[in-house]
Amino acid sequence: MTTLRQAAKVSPARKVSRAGSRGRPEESRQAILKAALAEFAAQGIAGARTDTIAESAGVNKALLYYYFEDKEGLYRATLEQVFAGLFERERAVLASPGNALGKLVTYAVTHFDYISENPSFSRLMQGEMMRAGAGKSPHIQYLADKYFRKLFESLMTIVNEGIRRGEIRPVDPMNTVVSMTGLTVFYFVSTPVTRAIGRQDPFSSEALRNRRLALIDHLTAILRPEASQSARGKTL
Amino acid sequence: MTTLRQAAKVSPARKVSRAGSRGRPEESRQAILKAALAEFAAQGIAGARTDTIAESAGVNKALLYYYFEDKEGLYRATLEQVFAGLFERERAVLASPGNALGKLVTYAVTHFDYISENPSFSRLMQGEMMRAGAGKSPHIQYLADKYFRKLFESLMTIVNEGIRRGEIRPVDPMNTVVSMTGLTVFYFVSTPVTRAIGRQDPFSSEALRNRRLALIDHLTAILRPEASQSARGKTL
DNA sequence: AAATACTAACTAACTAGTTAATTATATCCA
DNA sequence: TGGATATAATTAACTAGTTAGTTAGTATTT
Repeated sequence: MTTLRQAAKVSPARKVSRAGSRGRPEESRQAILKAALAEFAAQGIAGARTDTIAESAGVNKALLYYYFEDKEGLYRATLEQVFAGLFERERAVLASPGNALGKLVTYAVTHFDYISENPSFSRLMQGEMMRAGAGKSPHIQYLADKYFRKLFESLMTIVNEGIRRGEIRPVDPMNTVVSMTGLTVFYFVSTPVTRAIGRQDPFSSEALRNRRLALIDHLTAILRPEASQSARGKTL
Repeated sequence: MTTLRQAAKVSPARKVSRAGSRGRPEESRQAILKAALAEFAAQGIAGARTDTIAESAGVNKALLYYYFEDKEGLYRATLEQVFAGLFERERAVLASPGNALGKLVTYAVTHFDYISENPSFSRLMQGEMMRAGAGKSPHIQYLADKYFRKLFESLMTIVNEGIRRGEIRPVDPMNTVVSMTGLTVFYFVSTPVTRAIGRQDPFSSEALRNRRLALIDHLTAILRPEASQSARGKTL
């Protein structure tokens, strides 16, 4: 598990093929992960078929069990892969300087853009929510400990400081983080309805551009201090 | 529950009809539907087990197939049941008089309250989104035609008129409807993360009350005309 | 030779759906 | 009024098809 080593250990002129029967082991591994991501994102873990994953990765099914212990292990690796990608980006945003409002908007937009580029992420997350909601996710606690809590706390801190400095309206910090995330994510959750209604393709670049603008607009509306007056008390 | 027909036809001292035949058929049907709702909401249709449904309904599995054609048919009946409940309430809100902002807020709060009282709804909907996103929902088009499109169009009209009358800020109507729904729904989608972070029980009455207030606050912030002196709002 | 990478073919368990029988109730008729 | 009968409601036990996971072996490189 947690195998991300051996990125470029290979010496220049050397033949890349490591020991083995058919050449590139790392390539096979990656092919499996890629196929698993697609399948798990599409079907959820319950609906996903290991045969399908193996076939679309172009390897024998037993190889999944050779590299990843079982279906669950493969699923875990898939989650890890995708979450690590997002949280790497977000950490950078949160570490950067700037005023509270700008930082929160940048955070949200970064999140939005990541999902735009990796629609699988959204579906994988949804699947996890379903599973965890049924009390059947062995991973949610791990993810919470490793990623969510820290992000959440950072965001709360930014909101609180922003309020103190008068950079943002006196909102309920916790629910503001929830709202922000909802504004960012829900568009992608609802794409099937959007499609079924037949009004537009939610992944067209025009639609994405509009949603992105709306996200910025609506989030700003929520956060922006009222009429740029001084911080009048509005306790929640 | 409590079926509407044949409410009090039961004879005084009735035998417990353990095996073989009919107790109260409508009661069995409702028991199946209730169990199906719980199971489908918890596991999604792929993860749901007909054996489990039968067992927790206290009937033989074959009875599911007697009343509902197959697993898919039972699932459809479950969807219908829950959606009809929500859309009945929403229609009433949309038909009522009032200014645009108040109507939209009432709409959202009604939606929110419905989910609070029927958490299964949210999970069922999520499951449908997953399935439809994978191109595997035979129901999404039907639901869109019967419910979503009309609601969506009503809401868009209200937003547009509201803008024209200056009752709400000039926003992108389509994305505003999406944002509104996201603010309403996402809280429930994210409950597993909230729980895993361990900050609070998202279904405690305190948490729900706070979220409800935040929903009103944030939605109002998005819609309220800028520099609006008429600080109305705060209905409940 | 020894280790790694990989596969074909199998199995044990599960699960949606079926069948054929069984019981309770309503209804018709004597 | 009561008994036969049709019909609706219900079940135990089964089947056929999937599917996660295994095994035992083969090929390739060092």
